[in-house]
Amino acid sequence: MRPAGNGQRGPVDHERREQILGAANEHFRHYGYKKTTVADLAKAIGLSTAYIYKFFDSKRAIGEEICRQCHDRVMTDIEGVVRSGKPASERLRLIFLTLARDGIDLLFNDRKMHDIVLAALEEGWSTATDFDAELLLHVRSVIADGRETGEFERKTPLEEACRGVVLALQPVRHPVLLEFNHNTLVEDASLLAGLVLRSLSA
Amino acid sequence: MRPAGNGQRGPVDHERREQILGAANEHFRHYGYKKTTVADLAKAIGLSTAYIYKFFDSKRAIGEEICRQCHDRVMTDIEGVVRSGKPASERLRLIFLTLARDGIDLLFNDRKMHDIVLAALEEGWSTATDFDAELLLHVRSVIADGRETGEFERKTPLEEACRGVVLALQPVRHPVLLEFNHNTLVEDASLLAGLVLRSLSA
DNA sequence: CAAGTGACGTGTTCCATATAACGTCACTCA
DNA sequence: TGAGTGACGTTATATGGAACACGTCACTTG
Repeated sequence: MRPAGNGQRGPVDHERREQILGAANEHFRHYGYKKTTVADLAKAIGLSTAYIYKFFDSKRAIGEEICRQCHDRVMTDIEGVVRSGKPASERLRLIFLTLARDGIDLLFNDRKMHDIVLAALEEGWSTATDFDAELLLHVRSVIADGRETGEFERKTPLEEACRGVVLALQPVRHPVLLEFNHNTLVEDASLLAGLVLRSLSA
Repeated sequence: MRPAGNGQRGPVDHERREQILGAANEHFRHYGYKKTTVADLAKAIGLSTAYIYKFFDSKRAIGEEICRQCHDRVMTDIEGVVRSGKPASERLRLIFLTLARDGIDLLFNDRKMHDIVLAALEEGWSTATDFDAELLLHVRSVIADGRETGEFERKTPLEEACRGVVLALQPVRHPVLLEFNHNTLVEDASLLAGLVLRSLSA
């Protein structure tokens, strides 16, 4: 079966994995997820198609990994905001703006990458729900902070407030809506942030 | 050219138009917009394809009319809420819930009709933006009422508040998001309404 | 002249089939 | 023995030609 039991499929040889992911990153970025074949990736690193499957269960598994990297990049930005030490309201506003900007960035500067995010949504990859969960965590921590410092009101149940905020983020986040709204997206993000902050303020 | 100058294409004979629209309504509902042909409509009323074009410029024009009727039905519900004489906050909450429910209704009870709404969005029919504009009007009137009665705060510029609320409505309104979220839609609408009301409250 | 149509050019959509991609397995060979 | 592959069955996608839909126009008929 699988050459080794190190959690991932594949041998201890962690390097090959990275090689494959590197090739995937380039190819997905240039040609999009659907249009690059596993054979393309194999050729890029000078090995056979079959060998790829020693390291990944499927093309989709490669896609998920790359998708996760995409999400991680955005999430890193969000974490930077969360940890910035600014007032909670400011951090929350920045979360809105950051998501909007990163969304636009992904959509325009990396248009081909964008289609992997869509695939993830359409085919229900776990990366999408993972991202949601992580985002909710960050939002909750900022709101909780704000409540502790007295910046935010404390009457509304915390969970309810958090879920509301995450919902309100949707128009700024969802790739499909981005396509329709990108021209006013940052403005929209700012408006929504204003509304959300008013709803939270003590 | 056109047989008469009564604003619409077509003769004074207003009846034929209604006949065509009636057939369109049925066919679009049963088979969807894309799958019904102009010939189908013609056959349904026992006339020739060519004759349809005496009354409508195009198939799309028929679609837009039907789409407008769909939107009108929803808008009537909204108007009912707006005129209900209830407190502004209650009316605003009901707007959220009504849109959610009507959206679900259109999506599930009238699945085939739903595809005309999508076509409208994708192809940029005016009906979609008309609906948005009208919705904004209603939201503004409710918010203005609430400000007059002292229910809502008055610091935030009215336009900003309105646009924020309409944006926050998006997750409940947009057909594409409905597909993803329908299972929790009414709940989501309620959460968002709560958030919005907190943001507006005096 | 007003109501209504057949036939046609042009652009789409289907559909069958050829081609290619996915993923597996038994295998090689240093 | 473990890095690496060729060949293959199955599923998905590309392709191109036939059928069909849209919309126009000259035309018939009462």
